[in-house]
Amino acid sequence: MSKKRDKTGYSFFEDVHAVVRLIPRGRVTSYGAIAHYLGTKMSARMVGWAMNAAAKEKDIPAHRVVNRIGLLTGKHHFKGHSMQKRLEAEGIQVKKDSIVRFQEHFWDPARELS
DNA sequence: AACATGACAAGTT
DNA sequence: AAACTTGCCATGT
Repeated sequence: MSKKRDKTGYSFFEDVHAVVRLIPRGRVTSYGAIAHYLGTKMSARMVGWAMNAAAKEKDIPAHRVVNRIGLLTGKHHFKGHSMQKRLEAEGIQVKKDSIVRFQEHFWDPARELS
């Protein structure tokens, strides 16, 4: 993918990818949290769009990113739709496509990193 | 080249 | 409280 930079420096993709890679195993975060960490609610949508690209990169645990209510909205974009299995393998319980005790597993980059 | 859409979220009505 | 509107930027058509 061509790395496009905006005038402020790097593209969202690079930033988003960087943050997602930092998500600890067994933890999850939301699009909004990432968007907020990158600045503000710039665009939670774009974060999801960036994940679409991230899903192709095996180095990026895109399965650890869900929407704000812990719903696995993006599982359709996963190869084999194995998002839930990966989460469960990390100790995250998933019930009806939503993460159980999401708030306890929640990892906020703005808080955990700084 | 222009228009529409998308793994969302927060504020407003 | 529920539904509607706005923000944001890259991609696809």
